[in-house]
Amino acid sequence: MIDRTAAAGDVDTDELLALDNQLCFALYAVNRAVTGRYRPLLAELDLTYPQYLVMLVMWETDRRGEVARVSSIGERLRLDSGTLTPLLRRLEQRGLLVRRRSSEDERVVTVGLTESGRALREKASEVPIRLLCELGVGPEQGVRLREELRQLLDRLEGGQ
Amino acid sequence: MIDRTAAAGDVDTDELLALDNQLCFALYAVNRAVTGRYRPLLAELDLTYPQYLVMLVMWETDRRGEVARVSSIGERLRLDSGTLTPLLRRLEQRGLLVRRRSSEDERVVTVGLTESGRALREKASEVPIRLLCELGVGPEQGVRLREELRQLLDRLEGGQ
DNA sequence: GAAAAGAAAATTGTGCACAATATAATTGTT
DNA sequence: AACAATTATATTGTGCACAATTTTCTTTTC
Repeated sequence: MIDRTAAAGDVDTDELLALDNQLCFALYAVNRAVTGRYRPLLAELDLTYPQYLVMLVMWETDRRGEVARVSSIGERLRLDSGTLTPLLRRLEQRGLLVRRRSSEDERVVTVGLTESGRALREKASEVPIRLLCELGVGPEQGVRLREELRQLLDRLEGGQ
Repeated sequence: MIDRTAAAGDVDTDELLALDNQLCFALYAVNRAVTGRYRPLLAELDLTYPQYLVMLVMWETDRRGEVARVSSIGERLRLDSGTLTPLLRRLEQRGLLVRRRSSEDERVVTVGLTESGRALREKASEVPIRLLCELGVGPEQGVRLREELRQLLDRLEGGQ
């Protein structure tokens, strides 16, 4: 075993740049591992993970009797039109939703569920439970982790 | 205010599919927010976030006197050749590293740092500190969050 | 030692992400 | 009313991610 602490003058740099010490790599790797777990479940619905998130927003909006627009979906998911426009187009082609340019303000495009889109909610309702089982995260730990992440997100988005 | 708890028979489904309750959305959103914070810092090095991670692996490997190959980088970062091949090609074009097909086993491609690639480590050494400041995460909280994520990652990857 | 099995990269194709720009419509100002 | 500023979406281009396939080489088995 080599004593590397005495070897060079930049132990700090070694430590700081070590992959295993990076909070952000952990975040990056876990995120991909989790969406990887979603993939087979969502494949049964013929959805990708970002498409699933858009459908979650659409189901919520629909049940509140509100009207979604591209921008409101984007605000919710923190995605811009460059991501959403082609994604929504694919969901429309699949018959899950309809896009229509508003007549009051021709700049806005409203997005509404079709019956087929509403119906998909039934099948989707199993996904969260099945996934939590897969993750092997207990309810307490899950809520705690989620709250820590949400705090971090607030801090990141609240200017600062 | 409408009392929705009494309205329908599927309060559970509403709750389960609520975006705000999704641990995984928090993970997804935080991950993108964090890499967004990295972006301006890494732009000074002319690196993207995945490229930065590859360079972290390369710096570690180089200092250990080991030889990296595409597969070893992929194992470390959990990325496959479809992602790494073009990424490594770009880093090679930028003169940070060199790819060479091994003569012993012609299937493997070894990856080595150039002097320019080694030199970049100096500039990169500031990135982690600057980022932690940006995140506003205290050392204790940072370590705790990282450990929770790492535990989750282990569970996700350890079969189960 | 030939055929089969397996391993390592590369290639191809699809779908995000996001920056930068374009287009078009609305609002505000003078 | 004309013009500037702003807003909402779309488009384009680059770079990941990952599944599926292909190519090339090595190892195993018979």
